[in-house]
Amino acid sequence: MRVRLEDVARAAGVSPKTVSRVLNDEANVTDATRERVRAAMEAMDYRPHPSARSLAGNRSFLVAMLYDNNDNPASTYLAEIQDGVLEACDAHRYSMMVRPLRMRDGDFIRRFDALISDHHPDGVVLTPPITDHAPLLKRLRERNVPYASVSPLRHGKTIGVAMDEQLAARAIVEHLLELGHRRIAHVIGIADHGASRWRLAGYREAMAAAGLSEEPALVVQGAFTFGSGVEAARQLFSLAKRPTAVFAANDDMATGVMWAAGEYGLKVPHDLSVCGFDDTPLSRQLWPALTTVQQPSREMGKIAAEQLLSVLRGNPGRLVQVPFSLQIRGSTAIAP
Amino acid sequence: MRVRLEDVARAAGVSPKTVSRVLNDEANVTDATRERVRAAMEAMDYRPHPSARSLAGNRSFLVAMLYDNNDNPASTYLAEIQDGVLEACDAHRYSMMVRPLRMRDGDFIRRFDALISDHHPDGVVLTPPITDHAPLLKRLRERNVPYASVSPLRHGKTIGVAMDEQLAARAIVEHLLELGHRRIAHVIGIADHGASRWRLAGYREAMAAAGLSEEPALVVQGAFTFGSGVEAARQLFSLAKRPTAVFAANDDMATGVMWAAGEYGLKVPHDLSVCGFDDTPLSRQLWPALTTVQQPSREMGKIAAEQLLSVLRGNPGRLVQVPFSLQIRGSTAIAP
DNA sequence: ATGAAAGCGCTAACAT
DNA sequence: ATGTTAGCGCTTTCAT
Repeated sequence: MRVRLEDVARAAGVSPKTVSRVLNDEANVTDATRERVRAAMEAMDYRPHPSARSLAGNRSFLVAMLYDNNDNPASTYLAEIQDGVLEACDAHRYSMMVRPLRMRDGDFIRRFDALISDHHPDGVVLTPPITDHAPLLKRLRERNVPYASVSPLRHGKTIGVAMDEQLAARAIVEHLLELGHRRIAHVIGIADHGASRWRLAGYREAMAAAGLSEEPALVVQGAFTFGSGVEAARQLFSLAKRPTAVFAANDDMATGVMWAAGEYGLKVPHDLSVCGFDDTPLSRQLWPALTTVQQPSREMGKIAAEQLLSVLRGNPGRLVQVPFSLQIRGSTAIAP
Repeated sequence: MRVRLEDVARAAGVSPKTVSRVLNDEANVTDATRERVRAAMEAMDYRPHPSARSLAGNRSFLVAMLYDNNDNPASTYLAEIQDGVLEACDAHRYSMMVRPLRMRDGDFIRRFDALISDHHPDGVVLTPPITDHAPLLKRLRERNVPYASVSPLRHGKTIGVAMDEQLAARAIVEHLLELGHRRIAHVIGIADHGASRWRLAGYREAMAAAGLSEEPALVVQGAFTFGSGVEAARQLFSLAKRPTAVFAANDDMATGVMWAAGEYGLKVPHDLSVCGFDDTPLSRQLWPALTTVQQPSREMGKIAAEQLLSVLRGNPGRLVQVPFSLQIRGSTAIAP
């Protein structure tokens, strides 16, 4: 049958409480005893019963990852974040549950409350755009649920992980400028997402620094999808004075731009340079491959979870900055 | 503080056991009592403590969804399955955990064992291609863990959900035949996946039924990715006698084929008809939109989970067949 | 540094 | 049809 803590205690010749101390890395156990208990656990392949631990200790060893399955960024991005969070949770013997929530639904907060009441997660990982939902953040604080965010908009006391997206956007636009482009267009993502704001700001910053005044017709609204990239590009290509380069706020839209370029007989990169953001698998599979910004999504998920787990252990947590890296590939070239 | 079962019992004027009976939909409670208890639960916003239930009842109310994050189909497909499974679990007040496992790793089975020992899920949902991993299926049976599969290869006594992919593939090829195409190529998915086999078989069946003998050069290997679709298409377009239509085993590869068509100056659908399989969001965003087979992934995830939950309740489970539907769109037209 | 006793919130087994 | 009792496997006091 199941090996219990009591069995380990008997085998190691100590009391159950001592085994419990070892299990939870608590103080007041001599190294010798600790070692003996560890050996017994190992030998018997002891697995603590999560429900028993949770019931007695009043903690669930459970982390919930919240995402928006309605208004969300590309599913591949979320899948990578999820994998990273899972990796960190596994390493610390926490389990993870995923919760799709629709921010736009009226019962958003109620459904969140139900999640907490029903499952008692010890903490929560927030992914964009949920990271910036003010009522939710308020509720989390009210209910005293620790949380960590991936790419939150407000970098106050929030813990989690972030990348300097504005700087990255600026860098990629500077790359286009160095190639001699002057008429550089930008396709914006969903309006109120932090990602959209930062990338637009970086674009503006680079253009201004180069002494170029913003041309409103070159900045068009998209929605992070391939289709919206196609639409946006059609608008741009219908202009009397076309852009020679397009910086789309993510790879899916950039792919749409490249697609539309084909429709208009524009050769990428000869007639038009295109770049994106995210470095999705797709970006490498395109021909020409897409110049983009690498965002280490999986790593970011892992870091966010680690910061949360640190807080759960009573240690401090912080907002970790991760570096970006430009992936210069075939879709960008000297301006025509 | 927390409302406990005992509190509800007191409020309703019954014993704890009776409340427990109501909570678990057990017999031997009069309708009147049941109603009174229900009302008390509602009034007090009672939430049973999952760990206490699990510890005392020796069941976890937990379902684990296994997927391969290495060799997997498109992440959007998995995300949809996941959403469906989650929906069903929620409805039955089960929680769900996700487990990425790498089938190709040596410790695959060991990691599965750890999952069971550490978390005690009441059941497991298998997604392709894990559905067909013989050693895993064996282990599941040995450990007596109920499971349901999404699109399993062997339809023995397996419960879960399936779609007649071979028939669907045949139907879509017949659609091409009706348009007058004779030189129809097929791009195969990852070799040992059930999906690849069925779709290839359907292609062959349709071609044979039309009296066309198979031309080996028209059947090329892909790997379910956009890039592999591009590669495969380049092979096909380099042929002395090009195909006039291509049926790719999924939408990502079909998109790659359309992309490659652009490189070769082939206009879709005028010069070349292209169709895929899955009806991913992408397929509708392309221009022309992709003719494809709609596979109700979210629904399939939900059904698989429901069958599993049915078994967990002690009821029979079965392999539910879901219908496919052809989505005829702009990428297919009369043969040139 | 270690242990004994009590109990977390629920359900199983056995009454009645 | 309903109630009583005794745990489930662990952690929390509080001793020593």
